[in-house]
Amino acid sequence: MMQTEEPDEAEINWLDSSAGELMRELLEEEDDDETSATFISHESSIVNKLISTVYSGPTIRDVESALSTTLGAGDSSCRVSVPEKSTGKMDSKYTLRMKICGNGVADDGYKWRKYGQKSIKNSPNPRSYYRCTNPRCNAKKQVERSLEDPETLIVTYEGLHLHYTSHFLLPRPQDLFTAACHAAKKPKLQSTDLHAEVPDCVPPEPTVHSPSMLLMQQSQAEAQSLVEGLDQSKDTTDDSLRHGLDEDVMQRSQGLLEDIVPLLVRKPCNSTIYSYGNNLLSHESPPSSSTISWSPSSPCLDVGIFSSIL
DNA sequence: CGCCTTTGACCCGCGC
DNA sequence: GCGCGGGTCAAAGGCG
Repeated sequence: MMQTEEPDEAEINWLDSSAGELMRELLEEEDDDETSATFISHESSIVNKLISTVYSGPTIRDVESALSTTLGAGDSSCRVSVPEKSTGKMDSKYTLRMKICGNGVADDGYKWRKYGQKSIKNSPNPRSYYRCTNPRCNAKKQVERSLEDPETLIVTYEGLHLHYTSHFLLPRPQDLFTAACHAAKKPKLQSTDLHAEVPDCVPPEPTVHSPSMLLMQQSQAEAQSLVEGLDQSKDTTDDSLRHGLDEDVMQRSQGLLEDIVPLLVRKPCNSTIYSYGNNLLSHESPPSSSTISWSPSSPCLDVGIFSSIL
């Protein structure tokens, strides 16, 4: 295997830098804004950025972390490749191509309901249409097999999730143990999602420690620090606005739990190897674990999402 | 009983 | 205007 080095630290540093840049940007904008006429739009901008920060939609990091958690162990052929396209439209539509594998299929951490299937012209493979089960969420996705490579799934995401992913809601370690025991007693195969396309998938063994938890904790910390930062940096901030934001954050973290299926319960796995470009980052991994490859030089997903939100 | 998938019908946009 | 193709709806049936 390839050289491994401090994956958690690298990831946290990356998150720190991105959150820090956002905070600096917010503070700089506050310094620049002086007229009350622009204050409202500025306020909206801040809120939008906060929302985008706590936004739980499938950014490439979400997908990557979710897939890293859910891909089956023992098969290294599963991977997310560079997004096929990313439009700048408001619908934030983007496409992932991923290799399916014999005993493990990727899940993105959201709970989807299939609402349609169509056979596509000039394609032997039907396209499945999924919608997020959250009634307040307009996120959709389409799943179809690649024409060139039947083992490649083309997943097209559309719209934004207005709630946390399971990555943000992963239970505490002690709860994970309980969940893992529960999952072992009552394994539930998610018939939605990619299982429909690949019915021969076998969920791997559960785990009690996942890098996704770091993402969750870090993201929650980001959101909290940003809300606090807003409190401290702008005395003129509308209390109701701030309250609404806090309430929204709280709602996301509490009220929408029913929309999320705990990732580790659904498709837990042993371990994951992250591949950022050429650097493989190992998490307690045997050499046979699954891999996810993503090149940070192709920020299509995040850029597309941010451009559509801001 | 509730939630899910399936599937045919319907709607709508686009090209001719 | 018409036909085609993609996307969505909604009824029916299955499953836990």
